[in-house]
Amino acid sequence: MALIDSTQILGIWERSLKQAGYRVTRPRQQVMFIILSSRSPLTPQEIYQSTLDLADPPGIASVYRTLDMLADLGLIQQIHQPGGCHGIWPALEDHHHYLICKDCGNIRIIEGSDQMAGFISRIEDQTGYRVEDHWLQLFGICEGCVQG
Amino acid sequence: MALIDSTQILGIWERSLKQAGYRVTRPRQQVMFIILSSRSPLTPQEIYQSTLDLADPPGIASVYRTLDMLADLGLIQQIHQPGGCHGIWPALEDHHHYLICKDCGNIRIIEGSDQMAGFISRIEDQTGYRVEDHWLQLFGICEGCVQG
DNA sequence: CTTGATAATGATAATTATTATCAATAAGGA
DNA sequence: TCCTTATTGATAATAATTATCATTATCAAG
Repeated sequence: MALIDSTQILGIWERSLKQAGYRVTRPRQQVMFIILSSRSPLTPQEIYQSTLDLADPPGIASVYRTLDMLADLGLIQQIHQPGGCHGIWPALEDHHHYLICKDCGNIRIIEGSDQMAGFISRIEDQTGYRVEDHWLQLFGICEGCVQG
Repeated sequence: MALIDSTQILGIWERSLKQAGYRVTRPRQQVMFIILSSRSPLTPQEIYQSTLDLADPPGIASVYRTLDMLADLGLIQQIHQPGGCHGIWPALEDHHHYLICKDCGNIRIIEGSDQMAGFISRIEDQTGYRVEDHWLQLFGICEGCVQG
């Protein structure tokens, strides 16, 4: 069960931008910082609201532009819940297995790629599909919220 | 791997409405028909556009109202893809295991609840979460699109 | 440490999607 | 068939996202 080291990942992200020919600007740093500091997925509007606490916050357009860029680079992805779209979350090492608390929105990363592999190849045989990606999300109540 | 019998489900849905105290109206029937006739998930706007082919189509507001109602009744759910929200799809027998073609948008229902059960209870033990719902989506290319 | 080309920004207009309002209509039980 | 009232359509209001463009700031080169 992984925990995110925001500072370290921020550095990785900035290097990714440069490598792709993007400039590392203040608005982009601010948006990336907000996303990496959050314990739960955020919508674009929530991200914009959070930046307002910072000194010299970016414009709303730059928030959207930064999110587009990060998505193009594969550094973020959208997290969903059955009821609708939920928010933006860092894309960590190709992980697509999440455990999401319905109450506080907290996300944990879960392992299980090994069990999934056999399952997927069996599905491919049965259906003729070529499976390229998969996504497992468990929704529940975290220990803290159960007690709370 | 299930195939949907639109006509039969339309009847089930209409009975569900009555049972919940909703009236079965022409606009509602039109929206339900569009959803059940589609081979792939549709956005509210796409559903509205489709109704325009029908005689005496509903207003856009009624499309949204009908979708809200169907969601409340648990008869539809949203299907997502990594890149963003994707569309509306009938909620079939508590199935949340889908195989989605990235190319043509076609959806197939896959089995696997049994394998999932053991996996989930192990996660619960490890994390202290109480898991209430889960969601497995595989994304790939269907046999037809692979050849085409 | 400047300089300069230009990528990126902020402010705002335009577009798109969704929700609210309310008088008119139609569903369905009596 | 009638009557009650849930539902509708038209449209206004709101919210979210995207486009425009003059100005600014990044960063490679000197």
